[in-house]
Amino acid sequence: MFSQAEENYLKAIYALEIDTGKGVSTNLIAKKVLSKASSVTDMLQRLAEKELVIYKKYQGVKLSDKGRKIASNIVRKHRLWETFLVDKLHFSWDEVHDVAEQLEHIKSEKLIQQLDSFLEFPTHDPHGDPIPDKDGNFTKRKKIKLSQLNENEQSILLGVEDSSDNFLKYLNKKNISIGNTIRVLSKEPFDNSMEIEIDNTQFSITEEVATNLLVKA
Amino acid sequence: MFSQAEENYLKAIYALEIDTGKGVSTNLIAKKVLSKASSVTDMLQRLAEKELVIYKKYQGVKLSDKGRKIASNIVRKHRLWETFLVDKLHFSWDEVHDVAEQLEHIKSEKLIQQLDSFLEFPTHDPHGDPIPDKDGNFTKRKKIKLSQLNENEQSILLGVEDSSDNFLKYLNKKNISIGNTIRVLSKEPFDNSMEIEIDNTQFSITEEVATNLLVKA
DNA sequence: TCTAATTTTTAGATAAGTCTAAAAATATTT
DNA sequence: AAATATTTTTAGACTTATCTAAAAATTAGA
Ligand SMILES: [Mn+2]
Ligand SMILES: [Mn+2]
Ligand SMILES: [Mn+2]
Ligand SMILES: [Mn+2]
Repeated sequence: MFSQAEENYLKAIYALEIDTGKGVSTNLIAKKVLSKASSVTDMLQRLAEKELVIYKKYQGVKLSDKGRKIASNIVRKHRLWETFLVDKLHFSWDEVHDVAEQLEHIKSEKLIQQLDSFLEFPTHDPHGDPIPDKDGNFTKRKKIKLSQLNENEQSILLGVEDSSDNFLKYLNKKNISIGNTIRVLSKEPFDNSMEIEIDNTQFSITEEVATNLLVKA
Repeated sequence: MFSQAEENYLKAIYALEIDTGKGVSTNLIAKKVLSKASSVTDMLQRLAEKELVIYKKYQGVKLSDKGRKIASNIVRKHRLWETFLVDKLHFSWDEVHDVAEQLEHIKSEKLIQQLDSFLEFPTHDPHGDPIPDKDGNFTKRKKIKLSQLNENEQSILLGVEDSSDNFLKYLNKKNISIGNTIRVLSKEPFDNSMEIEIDNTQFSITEEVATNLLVKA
């Protein structure tokens, strides 16, 4: 149907639309897909030709309904595969992304349906990100930064702001994972670090870490 | 590492070497990968450049050790994925090949190791074909055609000679699958059809079918 | 063994996807 | 409102993988 390159561009535009809330620029896409602006222009013209995006020279680009559907389906597959890797093959959450980048391009309706069912219809992936359904719909959970909690408040870890390898590895090491209940024992006004408790173990985290952990609002 | 096209050519040469027992010709490869002889020549030259095959103009081609290792690894992945699809995702054995053709190109050592372990180290795929280990080794089971059995003999179904869609669908419909014990009740000298029994049900099959079913020798 | 048929290779095109360098358009600053 | 900076597009080149048509080599047959 569509090439991996086309799918990757659509996915990039999809993600950028979601987090900027508007049409996206050539340069932003280039950064996202790790290519050059000229390559992006090239691809945008081909995607426009196929009516997957709405593109006007120099004016940035938006997904068409058709393009958005394809993009959300790739995201769906990516997140289902990440869930499979963690839940069934015992990968840790910092190991799954690159493999899912490959698996998301496998084309088989039945495969993805059966995988969904095998995983018991998960709604969120190992990083706490929502898994879209076939029509691209998903529910956004209300989340706040852990740093916004006051002393003695607690909540459940739903996701991370930063899902870089380094951060995920840090969380791994500290045994922090999605679903954990985190209680704020105390906050240090000097540097905004906080003492927290997870599973009856207590330790302190920097403000940097606390702002990158998202808990149930 | 290597492109999907390269991997597919290596796999084709690997399969042809196994079933012809010698170096393989341009035309045979072209037929196998559904391309034209000129495209094959082109690719062979590139594979030779990379030392994956031994190629002498007009003299056919053989895999190098390096090439054979890559090829057997693709076959390993193909068959593990087919096993996964049947055992875990409830695909039937006539539905798995095309999806496995895609999945076999996913690159991740850990993925294939974990998959192997998740499937409990299967030695044969859903079609009865052996799954090579990391080094390309596998054991060949001795098999004979069902048509060679005499009246009142029985054996276990280990594989099929023909794994075309049509044949697999036929077997599916008749509820014949790998591992079944098949007893020959009678043979009809007129057309070599035979009456057989599987799981306490009896029915007759044509000679054509009987020669395409491989049972334990 | 020479000729004819077949197979294989080369030559030249095409398409996708990428790049660098230069030109064109848009945005920002005096 | 010009001048300058930035962004985007175009032009031209390169790589991989494919094709058709023609040339070259091998094989088979008379
Ligand atoms: Mn991911
Ligand atoms: Mn994720
Ligand atoms: Mn197969
Ligand atoms: Mn198989």
